[in-house]
Amino acid sequence: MDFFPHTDDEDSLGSLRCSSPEQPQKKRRRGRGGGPVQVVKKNRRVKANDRERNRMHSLNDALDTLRGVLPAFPDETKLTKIETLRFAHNYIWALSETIRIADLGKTGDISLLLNQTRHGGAPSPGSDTCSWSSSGSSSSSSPPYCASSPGSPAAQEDRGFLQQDPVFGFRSLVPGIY
DNA sequence: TAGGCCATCTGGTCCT
DNA sequence: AGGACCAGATGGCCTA
Repeated sequence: MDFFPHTDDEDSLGSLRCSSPEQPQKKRRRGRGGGPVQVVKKNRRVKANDRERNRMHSLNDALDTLRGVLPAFPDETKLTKIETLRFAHNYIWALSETIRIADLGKTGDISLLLNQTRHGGAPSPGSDTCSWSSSGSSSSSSPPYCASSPGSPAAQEDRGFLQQDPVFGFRSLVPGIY
């Protein structure tokens, strides 16, 4: 259940894990440090590192918040960053579709969407079409997320749910519906 | 052991 | 000038 097993002690852990201030900074360190200019530069760098660390922490917090509002699967381990973003995209798309269909005066039955999509209606998120972002059209014609993102080809394979459902790209939105 | 994921450091660029 | 943002590099941890 611990989504961020490392989050709390990330700072101390991180500085221990990677290059601590005392530790020589890998291969990039150069120059003949020691002069006052070097000290000022180093102080500036240290401050910048601290800000960057905080920035990434806030980014992770936001990601964690996002994980919190997504449907949770107790049997699943923590979603990775990329999975969280893709999942959220699919989730939003699915909710939009549900609203759209409800607005069309249909029953709003989610199975309608299921049938429509599975029989050539809306594009399937599980397909390898990646036009959702470039189409600029309504959400109904935009596939949720291309499952075969070139950026992270392996990210979906290890998480079956991203491809398990041809409509939502993840497990059922409402448990028990199908 | 290889590969994936992650946190951190770092230098460059853009913005205020 | 200083902060925010970004992307590359690096190394640790974990799992198949």
